Amino acid sequence: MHNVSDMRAALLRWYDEQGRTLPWRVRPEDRAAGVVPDPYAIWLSEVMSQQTTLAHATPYWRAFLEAFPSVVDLADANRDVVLSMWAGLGYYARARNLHKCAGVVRDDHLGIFPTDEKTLLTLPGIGPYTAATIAAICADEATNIVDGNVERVISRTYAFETPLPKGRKALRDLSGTLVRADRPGDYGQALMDLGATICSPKNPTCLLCPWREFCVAHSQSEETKYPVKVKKKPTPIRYGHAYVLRCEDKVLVERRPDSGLLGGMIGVPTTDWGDAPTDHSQAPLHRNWESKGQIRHVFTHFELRLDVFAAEIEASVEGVWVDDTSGLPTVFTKVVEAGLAD
DNA sequence: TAGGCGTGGCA
DNA sequence: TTGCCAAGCCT
Repeated sequence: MHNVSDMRAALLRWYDEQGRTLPWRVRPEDRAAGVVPDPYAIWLSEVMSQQTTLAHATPYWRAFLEAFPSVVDLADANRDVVLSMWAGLGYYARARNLHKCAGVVRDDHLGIFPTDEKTLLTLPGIGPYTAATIAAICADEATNIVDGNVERVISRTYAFETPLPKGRKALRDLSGTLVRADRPGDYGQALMDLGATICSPKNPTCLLCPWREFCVAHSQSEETKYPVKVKKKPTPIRYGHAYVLRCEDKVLVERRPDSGLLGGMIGVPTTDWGDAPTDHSQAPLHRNWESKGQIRHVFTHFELRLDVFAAEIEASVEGVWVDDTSGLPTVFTKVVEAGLAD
């Protein structure tokens, strides 16, 4: 049932016929003509795409390439500028690692972005998926590319029963049995594209799938049973106050600690976030606070409810005042909007 | 190794 | 509304 050669041939044929293209992608025909992808641009696209929809990441990718045409430009840039440009993309450790990685490439690799999997794995923010993908796309290394899309495709094709995340390693090894030296970059992208388009999480369009005849889950009409996952626990709710201090057109902000949630980013003052509503005992100043309602924001592992309070204060109050809040993480953007609303 | 770590779209 | 999910990595 699972003839590897037939499966690869069917997938690559489908990929070539699709002509599906992404902004950073070198098309198969250009690639055959000798066009070499820029590993720096590919790396940027891959890091930004981690746990992020392509539609959301693409404008950021263009902006970064425009502002920092080379990895050395990025390494030389002020870190706060990089973090600010990342605002809204989420998972801010990626931005810190991005800047750190650029520095390592500049200082330890002569400013030339590596393209072999082993070296890539040593760089900050580059894990198994990203290393495998850059090496396959940029250097035709026959790596085993496994992302969420590939997990879904392979688990369905083989009716893989072990629940994730426990079964992740075995599933990854299973996927590796399909890897060959022939067109590894195109093969990996084809497999991801299949998961992103045909073999979607909810309503896969199996009728159009090049692997229809190979797929055990499809033969059992149980496509959406896979990948089997363990149930998640419900996310807790945390409460706190957020304070919007205004002076003319400026707002008082503070820098958050470099590690942990929203690490290194700029935000407005808040109380600690606890499991019950709080009071003004941790307010940054004693003022007659004007209530501005509550904002809710859902993080990966908890929901945050912040009661927003605002006050007009004197500019002599010590701190950082900004009139441009575009570099703030989304949760603080919501707070400032609530705080400035009528 | 299991949990921390954002945000937006979609059913 | 609610929950799931997206081209994962780090500790």
